[in-house]
Amino acid sequence: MAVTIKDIAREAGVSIATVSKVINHIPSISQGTAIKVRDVMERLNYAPNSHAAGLARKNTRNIAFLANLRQGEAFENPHMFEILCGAQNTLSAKGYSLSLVDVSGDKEQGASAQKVILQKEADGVIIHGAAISKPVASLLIKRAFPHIVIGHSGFDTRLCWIDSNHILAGQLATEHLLERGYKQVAFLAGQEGEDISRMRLQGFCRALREYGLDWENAPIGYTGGDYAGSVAAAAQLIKERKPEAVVCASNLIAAGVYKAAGELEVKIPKELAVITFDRYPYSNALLPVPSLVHINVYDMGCEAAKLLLRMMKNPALQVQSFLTLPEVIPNETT
Amino acid sequence: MAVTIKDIAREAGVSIATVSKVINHIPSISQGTAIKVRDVMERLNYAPNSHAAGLARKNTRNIAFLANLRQGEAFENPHMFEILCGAQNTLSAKGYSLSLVDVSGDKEQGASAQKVILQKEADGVIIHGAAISKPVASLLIKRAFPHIVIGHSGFDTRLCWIDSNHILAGQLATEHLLERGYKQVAFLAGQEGEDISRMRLQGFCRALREYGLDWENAPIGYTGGDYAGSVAAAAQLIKERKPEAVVCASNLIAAGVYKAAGELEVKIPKELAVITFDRYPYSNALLPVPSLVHINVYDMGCEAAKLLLRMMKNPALQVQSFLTLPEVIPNETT
DNA sequence: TTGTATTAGGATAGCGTTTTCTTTAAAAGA
DNA sequence: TCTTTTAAAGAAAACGCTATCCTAATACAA
Repeated sequence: MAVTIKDIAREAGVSIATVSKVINHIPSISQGTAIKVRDVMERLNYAPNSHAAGLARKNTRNIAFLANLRQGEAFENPHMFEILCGAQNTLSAKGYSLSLVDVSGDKEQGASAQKVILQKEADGVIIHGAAISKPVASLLIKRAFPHIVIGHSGFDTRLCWIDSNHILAGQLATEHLLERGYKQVAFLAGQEGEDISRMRLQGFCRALREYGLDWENAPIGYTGGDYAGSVAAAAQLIKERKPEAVVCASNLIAAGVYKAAGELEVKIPKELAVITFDRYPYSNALLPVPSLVHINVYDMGCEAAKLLLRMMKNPALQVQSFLTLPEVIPNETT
Repeated sequence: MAVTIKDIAREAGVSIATVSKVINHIPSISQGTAIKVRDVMERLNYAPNSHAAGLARKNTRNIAFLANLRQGEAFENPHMFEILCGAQNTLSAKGYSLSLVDVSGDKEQGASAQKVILQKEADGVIIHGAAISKPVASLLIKRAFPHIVIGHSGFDTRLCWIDSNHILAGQLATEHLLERGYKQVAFLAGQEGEDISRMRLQGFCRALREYGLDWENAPIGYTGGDYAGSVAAAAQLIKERKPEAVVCASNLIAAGVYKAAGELEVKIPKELAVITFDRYPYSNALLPVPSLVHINVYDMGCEAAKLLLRMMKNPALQVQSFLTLPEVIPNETT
């Protein structure tokens, strides 16, 4: 049998109420008793039972992270884990635990998500944007359940979300090139219509416009999303438009540019400057090391957790959303 | 106020004991009442409070995943997330939840880990091999606390662990090349002394020996661990030993081989066959797609969870360990 | 002295389940 | 018909904690 609050109380010669107060740092306990009780707790290796506490307190001090974790999907979003880690660290520092729940089994109903919310398994949820569904969204709003969506899904304007500023990131990447004097700057996007690419492209155009360049006829290519497509699109772009510099919408695309440039004997960065986004997963398998606009997704996880905690504390704060700032990291290719 | 078992009981016109029995699928409940109760539960959107249940039941139906999640460390082991996902899926299918706890803040004491165990926050733990410390190891053993270590840490022989068979993987990779008639087969390892590289190399030697080849003078290179080092080591190996095929201890190393081969105008796979390990993170940024020995780490997470659950059910099963089997996936480079 | 704050600590009623033990009712046997 | 057996459902005691309300005891003011 594990040691309980009663054992501590008996051993320390106080009531369980007093022990509880010591545990929870409630004033109206004298220094002396506090120390005495803490001593006994330490000696008996006591740790309060979180279920009993949760039951009595009516909250869980637990946050659920909802995402699609099915095999294969995990690495399609290599940032998810970093976000998760950031959230975990922030939460545990505040005394919260983080549990991971997979919603990829949910049909439109969002059964797992609903369970977490209804069953009060968590005081709040962090949901990956791709994992949210309409019924879950409405449940969150209807119950005013503390939540934060990672990556603005645009599902419902009343949802709270956090995202990195992809438009600004695109703009910064482009400005970085323009500042260095590159004139003919190209953009290589992933699949047409894909959200992040589109936003980065938007930033690209904005930067060109601000520099008074002809953004409407700027060289823009679409790769289709995979590596082979990136190589092909890059080759075509280089041959047809002869850019001095290229903004790659992802570092898989950058890898494609490297490959194509190698085949066409275009030297990076002498004949072609390259800038890309995100450090992971490919950028450190490229030489020369590409310059990039880094989005600190770990921090994003931290911010998400902080925001969630803040909203939980003060439910008056209604819709809270947040855009994290990207940062330019110049390396060897610009 | 959330709906509780009492509400269900009242609404269904039965006692709370009956409702509880329905929830827990305990026999001695007639079909009729079961359906009636289930109906009410559905209608009122009832979900049992997990804390109350945990308190009464004296277990948590929760498993903790302990690992180093501090910023930066997360991506040094890109497989961790996949393992986590595998474990999560298996566990949730069995009615368990998974919570994530970071132990990187722990000094030698292993405070966070101890807390999880003592506080009974989890019925069992999955620990990443790199995250275990001596006091935690002894605590697990002393309390006979259900656990499984991912990646054999060799910390204490009484620990239960799961790992993939790296030696066999190295052997399979090499045999794959030898079967295809390549004679002069090289091995490119990461840092000297690094565990996984070493085991894969061991398998490499074993395969050569079995084929009656001179494994003692086989061409072996060490990259030092980073990309630039891989490129350099690969170039040296190619120039000095002129291998027909090379086993790369990781796919970062494979990326280096591609780069070096490109610079030396050695065609892959015509003049140099390549095989590597693991699909992630780099292999799909390489063209031609490298053949590889795949270690399904997602499955490893699943197996870890299954093993843990089995041990929890039957504590008689003492030390249980497990090696997962790697699998050869031939692609375009062999 | 008496009365009133103030402070430290205790008693105890929940919190929402599970589970054991009883009770009840219906079915079976005599 | 009256017992005995069996199946189904209920009563109530935990589970370990929190939090509210109380009670002493001490300090202070009048």
